Amino acid sequence: MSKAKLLFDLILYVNAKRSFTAQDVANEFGISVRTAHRYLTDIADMGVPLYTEPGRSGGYRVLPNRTLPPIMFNEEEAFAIFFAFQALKYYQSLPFDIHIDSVSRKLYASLPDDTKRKIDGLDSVITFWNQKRTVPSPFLKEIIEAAAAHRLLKIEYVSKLENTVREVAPIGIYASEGFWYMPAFDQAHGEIRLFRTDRIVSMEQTKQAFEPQMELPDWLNRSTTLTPESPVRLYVELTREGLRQCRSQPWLEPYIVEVSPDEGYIESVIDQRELEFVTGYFFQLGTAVKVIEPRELVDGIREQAREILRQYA
Amino acid sequence: MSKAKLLFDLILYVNAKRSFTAQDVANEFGISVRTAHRYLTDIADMGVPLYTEPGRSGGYRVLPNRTLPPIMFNEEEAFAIFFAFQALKYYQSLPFDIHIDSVSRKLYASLPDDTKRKIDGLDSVITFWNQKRTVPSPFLKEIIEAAAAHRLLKIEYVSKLENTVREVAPIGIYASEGFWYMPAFDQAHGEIRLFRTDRIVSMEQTKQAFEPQMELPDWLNRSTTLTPESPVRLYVELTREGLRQCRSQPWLEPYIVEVSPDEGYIESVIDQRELEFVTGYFFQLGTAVKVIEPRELVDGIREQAREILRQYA
DNA sequence: TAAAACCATGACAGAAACTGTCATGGTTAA
DNA sequence: TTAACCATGACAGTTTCTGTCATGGTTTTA
Repeated sequence: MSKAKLLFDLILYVNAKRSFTAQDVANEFGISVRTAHRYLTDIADMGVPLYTEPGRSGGYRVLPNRTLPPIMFNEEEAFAIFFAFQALKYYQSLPFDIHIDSVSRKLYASLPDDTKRKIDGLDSVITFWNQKRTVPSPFLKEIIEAAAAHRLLKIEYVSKLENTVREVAPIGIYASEGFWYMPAFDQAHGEIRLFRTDRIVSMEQTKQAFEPQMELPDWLNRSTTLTPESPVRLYVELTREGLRQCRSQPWLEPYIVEVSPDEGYIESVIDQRELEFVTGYFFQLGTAVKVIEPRELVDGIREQAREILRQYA
Repeated sequence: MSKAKLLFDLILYVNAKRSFTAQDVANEFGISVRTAHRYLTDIADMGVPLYTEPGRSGGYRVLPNRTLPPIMFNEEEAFAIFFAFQALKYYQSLPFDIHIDSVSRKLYASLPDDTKRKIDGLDSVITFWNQKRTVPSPFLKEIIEAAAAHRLLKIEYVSKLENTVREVAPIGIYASEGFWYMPAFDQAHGEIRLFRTDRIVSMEQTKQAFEPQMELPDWLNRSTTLTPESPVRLYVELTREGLRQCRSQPWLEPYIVEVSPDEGYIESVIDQRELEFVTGYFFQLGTAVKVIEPRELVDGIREQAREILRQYA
């Protein structure tokens, strides 16, 4: 085995063990203890954060920021990483912000000059637009850790009327429209509630563990798969503009039938409970669509139109 | 200089030159030609995509997917990368999707087992919520390239009334609410327009170059600070629901005045050109708001309401 | 057609780097 | 005090690396 390959493996070994002696390494790799020492100082020079504790029950230790063996990327892959970081640029708070910087620096330093220039040009050409929020969310990392380790959190939260202290079992966090949200099981209320993380005033990790009832993806999907109670047939005629508009609604898109580029219709089944929302949606599209069924929807739209005329009479 | 360091530098050299002979390398690094050959096969084995052309005026060449020298990341940095990729998960189309996969694979392969498990748990704990769009946008990469190279594009686009063919000078692309948008200078209309890339039916790169008038960040900032040509006073009364709704609109938010939790108003100045959009917005809010000024806006809303009643008469 | 300018590869001796063995000198915990 | 660690240096034997030389390709150009 070449020396390079061996050092490479040694990095992996070191990260896996976290704590070990030179003797361990010597045995594992079939080398002498002296050489084990030599190799270990080699990888320490390469950047693996090792330190040693002398004395009996001493040995080598790895600092918590463990190092991965060197990886070779190509230019396109570097682009992909910078590009992904772009997507995070507009968030005021991120759980990994410091490390995004350090990855960028390391990558950037290794690029040839012309590629650097290309990367520099990236944000003049592509952006992920997000509401630029000014409210910071300082607890993101703690929440992630607590959710992953299933630990209860004690938080002080700005509610509608007052600040409350609650014990919650966090399910996870998600970003939407520039805000961070934490769905969590509220112990006192006995149900899952949604918290905006920027409204958390203080946070404390407790030692208590909890039994996870749900994972984040489950929670996010939950509301979209409403079980139909009283189904209603939906039939809507679409003009060209109606087609264009409805196609950008994920919940309608699958049910659109295009008759010609200028004509189409929607045929689907919705639930009674969704009627209010659907009415609002088709109302707002005005004459770009014409609802045929259900009757209630047509009535709802007419009623809304009448209300407006009444208001501005 | 150690061999490792030298190979490292050689990778950089090779990427910078793209085409060179063993003799060049020997001179550059002060080694013999024979050793240059040996080193070059070494880095080729390491994954640098070299090939050679024999014969006079032959030499070593680098394939277009250029390789960066090996980089060492630590666990936190790997997390940051995976995390950034998470943010892109809900996009149906991305310009660099293939390379995101390959970066993930390379990184993942180098992780110790326990870290792998942590990464696997990441999406059960954190998500970037985005409308999950089903409409694909196949031309993203072409647009970026054209924008960066300042090349005119010929596109067929689904407009309100018909499909049109236009020659446009793309400024860039940006993502918002799960859609991709391309602001571009429309040659025929002589102004910058905004296109949704999923509405582009076909695209052709022309050989023609253009003089860039504006970069993407400029454009994104400019649209919010439209120079008022013919300013119009806007005054809208808000109910409790109106307050709630308007507050989540970043363009309205600064102008909302809350009189009581159940009452408020908007007082602002908008531009004549924005009237159509604003009319649509307040129309859709129905009786939650009451527009007082401008007159045109009120008339527009009433007209839309009448049209609806006429349609469903 | 020959010469020039490349790459590819093997052989080999001398140089350089690496390795294991010993030895010595620390520190810490039991 | 002893055991179990790390740290480092010296040294000889081993391995690897390097440069030189030689041979055999291919392609361009004069």
